[in-house]
Parts: sequence; C-alpha cells; structure tokens
Amino acid sequence: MDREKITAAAVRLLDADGLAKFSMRRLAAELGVTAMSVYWYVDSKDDLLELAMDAAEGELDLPDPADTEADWREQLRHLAYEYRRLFNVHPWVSQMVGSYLNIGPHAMAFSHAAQGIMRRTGLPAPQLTGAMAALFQFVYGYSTTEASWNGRCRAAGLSADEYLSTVYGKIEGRAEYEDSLRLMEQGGGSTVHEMRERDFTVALDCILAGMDALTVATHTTRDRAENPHGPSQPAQSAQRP
Amino acid sequence: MDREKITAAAVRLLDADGLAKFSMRRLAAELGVTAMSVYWYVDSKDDLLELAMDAAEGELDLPDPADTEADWREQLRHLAYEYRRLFNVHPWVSQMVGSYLNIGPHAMAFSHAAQGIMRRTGLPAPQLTGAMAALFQFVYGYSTTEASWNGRCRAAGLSADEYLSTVYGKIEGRAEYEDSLRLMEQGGGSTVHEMRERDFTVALDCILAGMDALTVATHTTRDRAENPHGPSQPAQSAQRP
DNA sequence: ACCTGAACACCGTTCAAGT
DNA sequence: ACCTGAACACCGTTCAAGT
Repeated sequence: MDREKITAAAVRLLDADGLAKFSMRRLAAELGVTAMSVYWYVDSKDDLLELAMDAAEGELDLPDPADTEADWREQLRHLAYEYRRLFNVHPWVSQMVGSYLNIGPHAMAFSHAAQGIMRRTGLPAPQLTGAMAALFQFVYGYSTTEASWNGRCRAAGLSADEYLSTVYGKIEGRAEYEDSLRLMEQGGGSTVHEMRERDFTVALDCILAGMDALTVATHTTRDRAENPHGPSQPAQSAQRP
Repeated sequence: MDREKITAAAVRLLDADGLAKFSMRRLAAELGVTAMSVYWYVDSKDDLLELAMDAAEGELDLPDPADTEADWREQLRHLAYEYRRLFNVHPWVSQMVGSYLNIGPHAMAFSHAAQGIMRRTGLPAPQLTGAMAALFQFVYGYSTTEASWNGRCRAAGLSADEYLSTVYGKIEGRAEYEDSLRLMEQGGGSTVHEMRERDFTVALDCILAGMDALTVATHTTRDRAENPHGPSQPAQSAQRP
C-alpha cells in the first residue's frame, strides 16, 4: 500500500463506475482495507481526486520539445486530439478540470508543451495566451459535452444514434426546436459519430485559421499587400520581417 | 408551494452556497417544509437541478431574431459575453452544463438564437455547426475555468491577484514551470482581471477571424484573387457570388 | 508506522401513514 | 391532493484505540 497504488486503484474505479459512484469507502473495499486506512496516505477525497486527475493527464502523448522543425499547426492539432482523447477515455477528468486547480506535474507538462508550440506561431505575447485559450478551452468544452453524452448513452443502454432519436422525440412538435434538427440534417453526416468528427475538425480549422489571421493583422499594411493570402509558411518568419 | 417557487429557492441556495453544499434537505428547510414534500413536485434532485439550470439560462439577453440588419459579428460577441456572464453569476450552471442534457426551453431558445446568427455568417451548412461549437464551447470552457477560480478565491478569502501569488508560490523552483510565469508577464496586464478580459477578447477575435477565413476558403480561387483581404462586409453576400 | 471501529453529521430516496 | 416520520442504504471525516 502506497500513494501510487491507491491512485491507480482510484483511476480504475473512476473509469469503471464514474465520479458520482466513487467513494472512499468503495475504494478501500477495492483495496481490501478499511475505509480510514486510505486517509493515512491522503489528506482528503479531493486530494486523492487531484492525484488521480494528474495521473490520467500523464497518459497524454506530448510532442518532443526539441523538435522545433515540425509544423506548429500539426503539433497543435495533435495536442488537441490528445486532449480530447483524454476526456473521452476518462470522462471524470473532464468533470474535474473545470473545478480543480490542476497544477500537478503532468498537467504542467501539458501546458508547458502547449506554450512551447504556441510560441512558434509568431503571435506576439499579448495575443498568445488568448489564442491558446481559444484552442484548448474549446477542446475542453467540446470533449466534456461529448463525453457526458456518451455516458448518458451507456447509462441508457443505447447507441449514440439511438439516443439522439429519443432526444429528438422529446423535442419534436415545439416549433422553435425544429430548425435545430434541420440544421443538423443540412450539415450532412449520417451518424452522430461522423457529425462529431467533422464538427471537431472544422472547429480546429476555424481556430487555427484565426491564429493565422491574428498573425497577419500584426503585420504592417505594406506587408499585408505583399502577402495577401496570409502566412502559408510556418508563421515564425513573421516575427522577423 | 409550486414548482416555480421551489426552483427559485433552489437557484437562490445554489447561488449562495454552491452545488457541493446544495441538498434536498437544506432546500426543504429553506422552504420551511419537510425534506420529502419537495418530492411531490419534483422527481429527483437531478430533475430539480435541470429546472434550476434552465431558469438561470432564462436570464440570458438574447438578440431580437427579427433584427437581420445587425452585424452578425457583434451579435455573436454579445451572445458570447452573455454566456460568459451566466457562468460567472451562477457558477453551479457551468458545473452542470457539461454533464446534463440541457434541452429546457431557455437553453433551446439560446441555441436557437445562436443558430440564427450563425446562418448569417455565410458559412455553408457543413461548417456552420463546427464553427458554432468552436465559439460556444470555448466560452463554456473558458468561463467554467474562470468561475471556479473565482470560487476558490472566495473560499480562501483572497482576491484573485493574491490567490495567483499563492499558486505561484507552490510552483516556483520547478524549472519547467517558470516560463509559464514569464509568458504571463510578457503578455502584459498587471492584474488577473485585466489579463482575463484581454484573453477572452483576443480568443473571440481569433475565432471570429477564423470564421471569416473559413468563409473565404469556400470561394473559388478566382473569387479569392479578386478579394484578397477576405470579407470585410457582412459575409452574407458571400453566399451569392 | 500503519491500520481499525465506533461514532458524528450528513446524504437521496422509498414507503406507509397521516390530513 | 398534499405533507410527514421513520427508515434504508449510503456518504466524508474525526478520533481514540489498537498492533
């Protein structure tokens, strides 16, 4: 029995039954021990949850910080997909990220990696943190919603598409809700999964294109006239015109 | 005693003491009634929380749907700030939006309003939902993080700036964490509040600029050559070239 | 140093009973 | 139709006691 074993067991239980059903007593039972013995290694339930959260964040595949040749766009995309995967694999993490401080070593390594890539966008410092927030807070919000939807599907014993039908059942008839449905149909994509993949990709495209636009906007008017299509090369070069 | 009075009391209690301290028993006490009498009006705690959430969402100031003259950029900004304000005024809503279904009448009115504006961006249907997700999931993620930070400040009895100092205290010394601090300093802005306002504004700029870029990208190459600076007029016109 | 048992102050919800 | 009391099966955490 040590902190690591306890944290690992907590992650296992959280993955299996979710945050709502997780309790110190159930964890202790899982470890074959009395509820209170866990408190010798851990100050409180919240403390343990923060340990579990950081452990899960340790599974993120971060880019090699030495690889400054790589395209920052590709690296940001990779990090975004990794972050999304985290919330889908460990839905309880997404319920906690918004409420906890999140300064464990793995969380810090992640944001450090993100900052390293962001520096290579060519964005000036005052805009860099805002653009970073645009990207990663989007991924957090999107993935949280997505993961909780999946959770409700599992709880109801339905596929994502079946569950969507039942939701539309509750909504149909109310005039104002119907064009919500039309919008989805117009968007194309026959399954929930397809629509979600497309929306996520498009949103990433949107935010990355926005970063390019912000970078261009910091050029002089003359620069812009010479380079009307925006920076199609790594925008690093925009820093030293 | 009716559903509305119960919902209003729930909102009051949630605002005052937060989601963690909210219980059916405390709510009943507040209403001067036994715990179980609430269950005559409401099926479960989750049900009541959904009612409370939708009630809070009713406070959102939505744009007049008849006003099709207005600049969609301004309207999206307005809606984004309103959404953010909701999460800051009722932090418990942000803890729930990610986990609940959110198909109450006020929630639907909000997303209906958002869709109405998005249609006027000129984005083709398949990209519209993705771009909308980019904007509003960002606002949700950002505001949730922001609101929970404020909550921890209040709990610790510190101002946002004082609290930031204590967090930096925990971090300092660890090599990799230090350039996180540098980044914030380089970004400028002397207070947490200033930095947050700037980041939020920049992120909105980024995402809206991204929408413009996506719209431009759907033009033919010939169109693009004729209009190198992207759509500076309402992009509606881009729909009929 | 590590673990336990009993206890405290709570939960959400069921269910039979009251008026 | 509306409300109550007692009860069930849980919580996180404290604290004195064991080994």
